[in-house]
Amino acid sequence: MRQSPRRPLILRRRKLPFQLNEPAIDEPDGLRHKGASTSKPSGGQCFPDGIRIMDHPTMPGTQVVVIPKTADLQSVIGALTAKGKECGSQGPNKFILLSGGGCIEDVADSSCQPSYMSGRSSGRSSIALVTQPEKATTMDCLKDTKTLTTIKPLNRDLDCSPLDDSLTNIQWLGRMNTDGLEPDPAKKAANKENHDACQQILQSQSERMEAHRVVKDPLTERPPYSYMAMIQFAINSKKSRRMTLKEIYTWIEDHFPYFRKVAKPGWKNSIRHNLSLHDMFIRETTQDGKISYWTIRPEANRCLTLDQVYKTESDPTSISSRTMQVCDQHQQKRIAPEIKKTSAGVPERKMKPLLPRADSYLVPIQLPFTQSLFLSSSTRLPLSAPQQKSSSSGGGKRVRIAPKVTYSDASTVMLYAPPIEEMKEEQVCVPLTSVTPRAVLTNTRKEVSSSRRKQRLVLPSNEEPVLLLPDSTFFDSGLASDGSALQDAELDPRPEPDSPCREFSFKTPIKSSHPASSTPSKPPTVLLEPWRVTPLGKERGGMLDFSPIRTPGPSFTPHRHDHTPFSFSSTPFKDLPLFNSPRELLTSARSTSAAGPTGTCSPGPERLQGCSRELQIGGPSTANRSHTEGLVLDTMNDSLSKILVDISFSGLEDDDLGMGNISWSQLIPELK
Amino acid sequence: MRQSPRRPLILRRRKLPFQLNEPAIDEPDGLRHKGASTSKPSGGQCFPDGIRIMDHPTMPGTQVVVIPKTADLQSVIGALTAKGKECGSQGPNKFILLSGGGCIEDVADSSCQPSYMSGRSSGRSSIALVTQPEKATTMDCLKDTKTLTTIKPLNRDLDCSPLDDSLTNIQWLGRMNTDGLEPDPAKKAANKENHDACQQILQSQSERMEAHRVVKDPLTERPPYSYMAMIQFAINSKKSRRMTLKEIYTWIEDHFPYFRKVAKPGWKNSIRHNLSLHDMFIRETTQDGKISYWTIRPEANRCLTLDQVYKTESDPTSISSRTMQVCDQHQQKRIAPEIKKTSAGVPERKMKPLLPRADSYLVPIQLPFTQSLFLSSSTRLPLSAPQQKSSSSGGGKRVRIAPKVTYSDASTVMLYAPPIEEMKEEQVCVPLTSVTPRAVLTNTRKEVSSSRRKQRLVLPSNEEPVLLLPDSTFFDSGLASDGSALQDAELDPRPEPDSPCREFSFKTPIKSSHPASSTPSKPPTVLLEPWRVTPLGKERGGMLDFSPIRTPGPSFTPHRHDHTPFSFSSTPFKDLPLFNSPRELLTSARSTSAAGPTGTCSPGPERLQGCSRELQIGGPSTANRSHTEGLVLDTMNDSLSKILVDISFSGLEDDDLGMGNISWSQLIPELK
DNA sequence: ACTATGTTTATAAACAGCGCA
DNA sequence: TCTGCGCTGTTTATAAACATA
Ligand SMILES: [Mg+2]
Ligand SMILES: [Mg+2]
Repeated sequence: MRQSPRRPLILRRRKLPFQLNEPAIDEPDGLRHKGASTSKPSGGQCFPDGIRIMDHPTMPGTQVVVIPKTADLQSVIGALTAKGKECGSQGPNKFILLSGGGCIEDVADSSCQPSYMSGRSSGRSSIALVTQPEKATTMDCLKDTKTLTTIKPLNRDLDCSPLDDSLTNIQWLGRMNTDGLEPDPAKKAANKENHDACQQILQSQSERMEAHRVVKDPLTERPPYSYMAMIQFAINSKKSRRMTLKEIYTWIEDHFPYFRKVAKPGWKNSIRHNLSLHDMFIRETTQDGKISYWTIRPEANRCLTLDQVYKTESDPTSISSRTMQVCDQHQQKRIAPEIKKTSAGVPERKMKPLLPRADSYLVPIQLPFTQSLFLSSSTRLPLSAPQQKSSSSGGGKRVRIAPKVTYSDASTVMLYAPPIEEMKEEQVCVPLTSVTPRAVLTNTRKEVSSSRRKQRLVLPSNEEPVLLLPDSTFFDSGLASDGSALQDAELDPRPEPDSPCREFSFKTPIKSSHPASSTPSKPPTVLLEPWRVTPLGKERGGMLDFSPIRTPGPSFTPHRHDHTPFSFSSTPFKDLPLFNSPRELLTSARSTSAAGPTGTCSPGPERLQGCSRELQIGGPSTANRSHTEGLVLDTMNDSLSKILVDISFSGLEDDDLGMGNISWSQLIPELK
Repeated sequence: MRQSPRRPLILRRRKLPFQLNEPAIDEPDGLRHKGASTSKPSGGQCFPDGIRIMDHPTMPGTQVVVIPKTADLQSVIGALTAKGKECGSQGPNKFILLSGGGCIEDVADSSCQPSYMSGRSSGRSSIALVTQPEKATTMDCLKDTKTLTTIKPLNRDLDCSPLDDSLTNIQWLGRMNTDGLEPDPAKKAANKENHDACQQILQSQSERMEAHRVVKDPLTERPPYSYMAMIQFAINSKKSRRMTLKEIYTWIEDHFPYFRKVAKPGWKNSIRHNLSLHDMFIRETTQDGKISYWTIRPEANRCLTLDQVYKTESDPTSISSRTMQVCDQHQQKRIAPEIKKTSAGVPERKMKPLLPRADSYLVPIQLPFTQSLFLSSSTRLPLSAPQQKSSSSGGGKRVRIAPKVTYSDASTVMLYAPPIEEMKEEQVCVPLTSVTPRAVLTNTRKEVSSSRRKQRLVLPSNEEPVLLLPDSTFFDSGLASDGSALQDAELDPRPEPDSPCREFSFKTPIKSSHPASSTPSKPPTVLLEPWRVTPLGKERGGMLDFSPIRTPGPSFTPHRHDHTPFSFSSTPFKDLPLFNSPRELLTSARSTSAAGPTGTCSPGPERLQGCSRELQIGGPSTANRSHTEGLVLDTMNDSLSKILVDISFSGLEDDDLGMGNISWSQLIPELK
C-alpha cells in the first residue's frame, strides 16, 4: 500500500456549477481587481434568455457574457453569434462566459489569448468560461465561501493588465500552521513518507518535533507536486527542453531536497514509471542511439516551470513574469539564461501547490463572421470538432462546451494558488480551441455524456445539443478548495514513529545487495511473511497538492469506431466523416492545401521544442483515460499536460480547507 | 507493494533478432507447415544485397522476402518496390519479410490479410515481418530451443489453411507441475494473493496443501490474465460488445472464481482503475444518461474472448475456431449464440495464458505500383506515416519497421501459447498497416531509436534508414518463455502462512463499516502503525500469464510537434505535413474527397461494434506509453489492446520454462 | 451518510535490454 | 571474452484519495 498516499493530491476537485449565486461572503482582500466583481446587473447589451454581453472593464477587445442559468445553448450561441457579427472580422474578439448567478469576479484572462492567437489570431474569437471557485472555511458552508479575486495568467507580461503577482505567493511550508479543522491531525501526522531505509529517522524526528503549527522543515518536506509536474518542471528548465533521466533525477533532487534526503529510493522508480506512463513524455534518442533524452510532447507542453509555482521570498514577482516568456514563439532562445538562474539554486521556500483542477476555462471559439450556423457540410469544415480534455484530475471532463481542442493553451498557463489561508484562490483559464459556434453546439451535446452519469435529464435529443450551461456537468469549476482541509500537521515525513526499522521488511532488507535500488524488488527469501501490515500512516492531509490540469493535448483517435447512426450518447459529429480533431484538420489542410478557413493554424516551424503554443491548435490529443465522455470526447489525451493556473485568491487561510464533508449542493443550492 | 505481484505477468518477453540462424534443434512436431522452413536458399527472385523474394508455398498472392542481415533498408525497399511494380496494381500483394538467417518457419499469416484487406485491399500490399520465437527447455540453451510450429490466425476459418487448433491447448491448471527449475520455489509459493479479510484462509490452507506439483485448486487460483485482458473477455462476450461495470464484475466472478472467493475486495478497484486508465475502454452513456456502458474502442478491440484461451477438456478444438469468427465483418451477429454458450459456464479447467509479446509481425505496406519513392511531396501522401506500436509488454517497441498503423489487426488475433510444457509456441502476426515502401523506410529509421539505447551504431544518418534488420532492437521476438521459469509451486495463493488475520490492518479493519469496499481506504485511526510489512509473498512465478500483444491501435497524434528538420531520431516523416496515421488519411479523404490514392481505406459503416477490422485501418491510435521510440512511434497507443496469438508450438513442456536466467545472447549467438 | 462508479496519482514489482566493470 | 550487475524503460498490480451521482 505504499505508505498511504504519497499522492500529492487533494485540494478538492469539485464541480462548480456554471452559475453561482455567490454566497457573497468572499474575502475582501482579494477583490482588488478591476471592478465588475459581484455585480452582474451592470451594463452591456442584452440578448434573449437574459444573456448579457458587456465590455470587459479593463481588457480591450474582451467582452463578458453573463449567462443566466436558465439560458440554453442556442441562446448563448445566438448571442455570441450576433455579437460576433457586430464585432466584425477585424481582429479576434474574446468572450468570457460567466454564469449568470454570482458576481463576475474578474477575468484577466486576456493574456491567454495573445499567446494562442499569436501569429494567426485574425478572424477568430475566443470565449472564456469563468466560474467562481468556492471556498469555505468552515464545515457548514454557504457562508465562508471564498470568492475568486484575481486571475493571473502566466503570460500576463505580454498583454495582460498588471495584475499583482505578489498576492499569489503561497507558503508551501507555512501551510500547515492551521490544523484545527482536521478530524484527527495526530493520525495524519504519522508515517508519511515511505522511506524504508530508516536513513531519515533523524530528520523525521526533528521534523516531527516541529511538525504541528510549525512550518515543517522546508528542505525535507515533500513537495506538493506530482511526479508528472516535477518532471515537467525539470525538463522545461532546460533550454533544449530535453533531459536525460539522470538529469531529471538530479534536477529534482536539487530542487526538492526531500527526494535526496527523505524519500525512499523507490522515488526514482516512480519517476521512470511516470515517464513511461504518460505519453506527454517522449523519449528521443540521439542518432547514434547512445543517449536518450526525455522531452515533452510539444502539443502537451504547458511550459510548466518551478518558477511559476515557486517564488523566492525576496522576489515574489520576478519569477512568474520571467517564465511566462518561455512559452513565446521563440521561447527557448530568450528565456534560457533566466531559467538557468532559477534552476540553479535550491528551493528557497515558497511553492505554490498546483491545483487539481481549475474552475474557469477559456473556451476560444471561432465565430463565423458571416452566418451563425454555416458548417453543415461535412467537407471543408475548418475547426469543426476539435475537442479538449480540459478537465484535469477528478471527475468528469472539464470543459464540455468546446469540441476537442488540439490547440494547447500554452499561453494560458497559470499558477493556481491552493485554497489555503493566505493563499488566493485562482481560476484556470484554459483556452479550448477555436471552433465555430456550430462546433460548439455539436460538441457540447457530446459533452453532456461526459460526467459520470450526468446528463441523464438532458432531454430527448434536440434539447441536448444545447450548451448545457445550467447543467452541473457542463460547468464544473473544480476549485472548491474545501477538500484537503486539515492538512497541516501531518506533513512531517516522520517515517517510523516507534518501530523505525523494526519491521522494514520492504525494500532495504530485500535484495540486500543494493538497498538503494530504485526499482523495488521483492525479498526473494521471505516465504511466510506476516500478511502485510497496512501502512496506515495518515500522512496525507497536510499538503494540498495539485493535480495539474490536463492539457487538451492533441486530440487523436476520432474514435469513430462504427458508423452506426449513434447508439448511445454519441454526438452527431461522431458519425460524420468530419474532422474530429483539429489535428486532422490541420493535417489535411496542409496536405491538400485546401483545408478551409482554418488555415490560421500556425504550421510555423519556428517553434523548436518549447511549449508549443500554435501547435497545440493543430495537435490531436491521444485519448487515454476518458474516452468515455462520449465519442467526441474520446480523443482526450490521457497524459495531457497540466495547466498551471496563476489566478489569485485572497483571504484564504490554510485552515479554511477544513470544510471537509460539505456537499456541493449545500454550497450551491441552485445545483439541486 | 501490494502483495508483491498480483501481476500476472511473466512469460518472458524477449527480443528476438530478426535474422535467426536457427539453432535448428526445433521441435519436430510443430513443423507441419507448408515447407519453406529452415531453407532460405530456395528459389525465387534475387535482389541486391542478397534479398530474395519468392512465392509463398501455399498462400497465393503472398511472397516471402528473405532478407540477409547484411542487407540494408534501401535494398529491402528497392526489392519490394521492384517486386511491387512487377506485380502491378492488380489486387493486393502481401510480402512476408523473413530475416535471412535461420529457417523460414512458416508464415500462415495470410489469414490476417483478408481481414484487414477486406473490403478495400485493392492496390495495397502488406508485408509481414516474421521472426522465429525461441524456446529453450533447459537453462543453457542453444539446444532445446523450441521453434515455431504453427501460426494460427484467429480468422483462419476465412482463408487460412486448416491449421490445427487443438495443439495450442494449454492447461492453465496443470502448469505448475514442474517446478524443478525454479531457483527457490518455496519462496515464491508464499503469500500470493492479497486478500486481506482472512476470509480465504480456509481455501488458502487447502490450496497450500496441494500447492506444489499438484494442480492448484482450479477454482480459486488466480487466472493468468491481466485485468485488462479479463475486461476484454467480459465485454467481448456480449453481443452488444458493451457491459456495465457491474456486469463486468459479475462476468469475471462467474468465470474466475478466484475473484469471488479469494481476491480481496480491492480487485474491483483494480477493474475500475483499468477501465479508466486504458483508453481502449470507453465509457458510453445512454442518452438519458442513466446507464454507462463500457465498450472497447473498436480500433483496438482484438476480440479477445475467454474462449480463445480457455478450452474445455472435452472440446479442445471447438472453441478457438468458434471465436475466430467473431472478428469477421459481421461478427456480432454470427457468433453471438456460440459465445453465449461458452460464457455461461464456470471455467472448467484449461486456460491459455496469453503471452506478453509476439515474435513475428505482419507489416502490411503499400506498394507504389508506379515508382519506388514517389512521396517526396508533403501533400497528398496516401498512407504515409501510419505507425504501429506493435510491441506489447516488455522492452522496446515491437515492430520498428512499419509506421504507425491505424489499421488494427483484428483479423490477426491469435492465441499465444505460453512456452510451457505441452504447449506449442506461437508467433504473433500483427498486421502493421499499409504503407508505401518509402514510408517503411522512413519509419524504420525512426524505429532505430526505439529500443532503449539500441541503434547507437546505426551509422550517421543515411545508413540509419536501413531496416535495421540485424539489429537487436529491431527484432525482438519476445517469446523466449524462459522467464517465469520456476513458477510451479508458488501458485498457491496461500495468504498468511502463520499470521493469518493477526495483523490484517489493511482493508477489512479499516473503515470497518464496509470491509468489502472495493476502494481501499486508509484506516483513519491508526497513527503509529508498524511501518509496513512488505507482503514478501513470492506469489509470482507459477503462472506464466500473458501480456496480450498490444494492438497498433489507431495512430493518433502525429506528434509533429515542431517542424525542425529533425533533431534527434526523428524520421523525415515526422516533419512532413503528411498524414501520420491512416486515420487522418481516411478522415481527410472523406471530408475533402481528395485525399489521394489511399481512398482504399474502408469507410465502411457496416461494422457495428464488434472487433473492427476495416476500421482499424483508418483509426489513429493514441500514443500513450512509448512515444519514446522516436517521433514516428509516438503514436503508440498505450492501452492498445493486446493481440492474441494462436500460433501453436509443439513439444513444449510446462517445465521448459525453467530456463530462468539464460541470456538471450546465449540462445542466439548471432545476436552478439 | 453511504455506496457505486470513475478518475488519478503513488508505489512496488517484474522484466527486458543494454552497457560497463 | 564473458558475465554479472546496475541503469533505463515498460507494464501490471494495488492502494488510495477524491469526485459525482
Ligand atoms: Mg512516455
Ligand atoms: Mg478508459
